[in-house]
Amino acid sequence: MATGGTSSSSGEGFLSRMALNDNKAGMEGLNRDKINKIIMESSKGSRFYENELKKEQQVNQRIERMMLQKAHITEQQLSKAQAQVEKMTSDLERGRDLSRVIVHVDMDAFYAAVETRDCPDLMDKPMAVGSMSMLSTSNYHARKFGVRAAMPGFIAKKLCPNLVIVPTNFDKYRAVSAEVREVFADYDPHFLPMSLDEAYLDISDHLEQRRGWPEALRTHQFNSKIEDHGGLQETVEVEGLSPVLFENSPSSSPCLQDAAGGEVEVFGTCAEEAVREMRFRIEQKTSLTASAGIAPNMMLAKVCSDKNKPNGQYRLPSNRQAVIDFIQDLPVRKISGIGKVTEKMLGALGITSCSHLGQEMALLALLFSETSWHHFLHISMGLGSTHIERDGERKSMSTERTFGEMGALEEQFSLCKELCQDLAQDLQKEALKGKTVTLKLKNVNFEVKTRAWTLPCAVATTEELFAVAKDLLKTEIDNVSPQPLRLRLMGVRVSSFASADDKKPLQKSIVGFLHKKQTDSSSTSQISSHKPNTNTSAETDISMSALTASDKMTHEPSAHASTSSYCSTEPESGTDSLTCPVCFREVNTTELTVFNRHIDQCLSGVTMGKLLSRCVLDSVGLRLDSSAGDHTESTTGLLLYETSTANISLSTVGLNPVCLNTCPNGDVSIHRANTLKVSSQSDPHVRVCLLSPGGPRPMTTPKPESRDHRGPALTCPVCQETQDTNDLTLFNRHVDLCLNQEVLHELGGLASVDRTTHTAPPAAHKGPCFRYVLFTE
DNA sequence: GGGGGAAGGACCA
DNA sequence: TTCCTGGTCCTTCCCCC
Repeated sequence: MATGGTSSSSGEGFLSRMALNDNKAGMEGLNRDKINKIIMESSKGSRFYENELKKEQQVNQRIERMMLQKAHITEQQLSKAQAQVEKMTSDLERGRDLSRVIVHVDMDAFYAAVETRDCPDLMDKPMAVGSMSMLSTSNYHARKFGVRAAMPGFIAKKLCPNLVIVPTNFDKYRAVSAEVREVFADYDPHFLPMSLDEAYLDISDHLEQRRGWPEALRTHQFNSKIEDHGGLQETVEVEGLSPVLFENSPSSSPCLQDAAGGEVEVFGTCAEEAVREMRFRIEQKTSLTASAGIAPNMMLAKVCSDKNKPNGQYRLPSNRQAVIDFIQDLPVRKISGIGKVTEKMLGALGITSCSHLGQEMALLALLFSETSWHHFLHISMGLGSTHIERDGERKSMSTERTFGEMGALEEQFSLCKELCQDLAQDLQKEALKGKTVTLKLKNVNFEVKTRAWTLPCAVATTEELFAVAKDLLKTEIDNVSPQPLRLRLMGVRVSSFASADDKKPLQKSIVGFLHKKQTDSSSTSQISSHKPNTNTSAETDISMSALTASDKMTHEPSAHASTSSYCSTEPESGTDSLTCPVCFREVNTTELTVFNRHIDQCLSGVTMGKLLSRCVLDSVGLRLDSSAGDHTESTTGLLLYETSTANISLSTVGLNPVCLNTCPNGDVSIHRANTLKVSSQSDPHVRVCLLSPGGPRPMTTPKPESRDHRGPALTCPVCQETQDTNDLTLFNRHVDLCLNQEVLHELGGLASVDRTTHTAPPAAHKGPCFRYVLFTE
């Protein structure tokens, strides 16, 4: 019985989920009781153990609920389910495909084998790769003691005091993996790598070609490799490159000698021979052995590769009866996808083998979800995927870190930012942007929490990620306040990747411009006074992009404000002014309250913060027009950006357009629903205004301070003409008139404008052309 | 009631 | 003294249309 199985002895303090999982090659016939005793004694009382106990209880409750449900199933329900199962079984049977030859190749104890190859002293010693906290893999000597992957090193040491623990060296494993993959590619150029040491191949096409190959193409040399010496290829003998790690070398057939006297091996044309050749070549190339399974589908190939591990292979013939026979007595736990919880749940129903699974399918159809019982049905029939899909799109990307207890806010925010930085780099490498940012936290009691936020548009930069992650972290900190958040792990994940269009190289973000005026930098800057900021606190490094409305509102430099309030930095003594990060003006005060009030005005309610914190402008490809002074309009709720070309997704921005104007020498067009294209061939001064939700509407309330830059009185933001009126109603009518009829029509009535009261048509356009696209809630 | 987001968990290497 | 990391998929709950 593997991994505790159906054990219900947790009442005696035995935690089955923590027991040895000996479902691994090289771990048969171990003294499980003795090993489990040591594992339990090492773990008992620890926070980890307590958490595992809790999880075990949850699984037990799930089983109880399931059994209760089972008790209420009627004969009628069962026979109905049976009919459904039978119908589906016959459908699946009709579609059974036995034509493909699928191979699953798995390197034997990969990391451990690489380390042993490079340090032969380890050969006869029990060894594992990893650390005292966690082991990645162990060699077969260590497995005899119950030491296996996913076991903490300190427990492994108790099981096997002589265990040698070697630290991981992923660069090395990646290099070896690349060599192995070169061999795979010769048999299936579209092979599917599952990890550094494992892959699926469809060798059907290779076998077809192979049948016509002359013997020379199926002949491979022993212990030699080709080296390129100045363009001349020469075969050299390599010392010590024999099957060093495991017995049962694939070279079981007699060796021959080639014309040059080197030992060679000739391989046949069938599937077994092709796979034996592949393993032979891997071994000659890397001195490492691999095991393989050959079967008509991926699910079976995976099981088969484990059958003769290490350094062996197994072929399941491609006929229905062979598959059914093979599946019959196979323990469910051997199937990839059935772990300790599913095994335990099935065990509670008396199901331990795949044949049981088939027999109880009607019951399973009533107790499990459709996805689950369909999966079970496929397994019980020996069905699996026959098509190796390589280019499956990535769904998410994340990074996380485990550390010693961390309770200090500063440290937590700083780590959060570091993670965002790392993730942003990774995203950039694959040119990915995602809409959902998830923060993962594990506290010192091993309780895991994930908190996600989905943005209206895809993000990728450190600032954008941190803006969200920081908020999520802050919320969690507030939730446990006044207790500190005692963490042992933090992670950041991005998912809901944008479509191919959005995956193009990132456009310059407007966020990057919302930094200190003096710095031209694209990196994060400190919000500071004019004089060099000597503040050493980590939180002053929080960029403007991380600012949210709630942060902005935090006027007091309190503990929380220090991590999020944008204005928390104390001005340096001797400084008599501070630079507003919104309008970039000097504010003649050192009073934070006054300074904050100024910023509030600039931010115009929640708008700016909301816009920025959600990073909605990134995909717009706009930059803040800070040079012309028009930014002061932000005090009225207008944000001005200068651009020559911009595609603006209205749904992304989350705002509705209320007004568009068409200038004589530019074009504002709609090319998809909710998407505007703003471009200008002749006029470099195209401007896009984003009017914040909730903010004052500039068309109706142009405030005096915002008029300074556009002349006296009320200036129409559409035609740029100064209107000879102070009456807002009249002014509004004028603006209405300027709205492009056709565009409004296309907008489908998003704006309700009364055009029946138009006064005169707008005057002919004069002066520099500033075109505006206005959005509002 | 269905779709979609959020949260949590199972499972894998 | 000490129990990882990075990924996918599934389930459940809840909200909204």
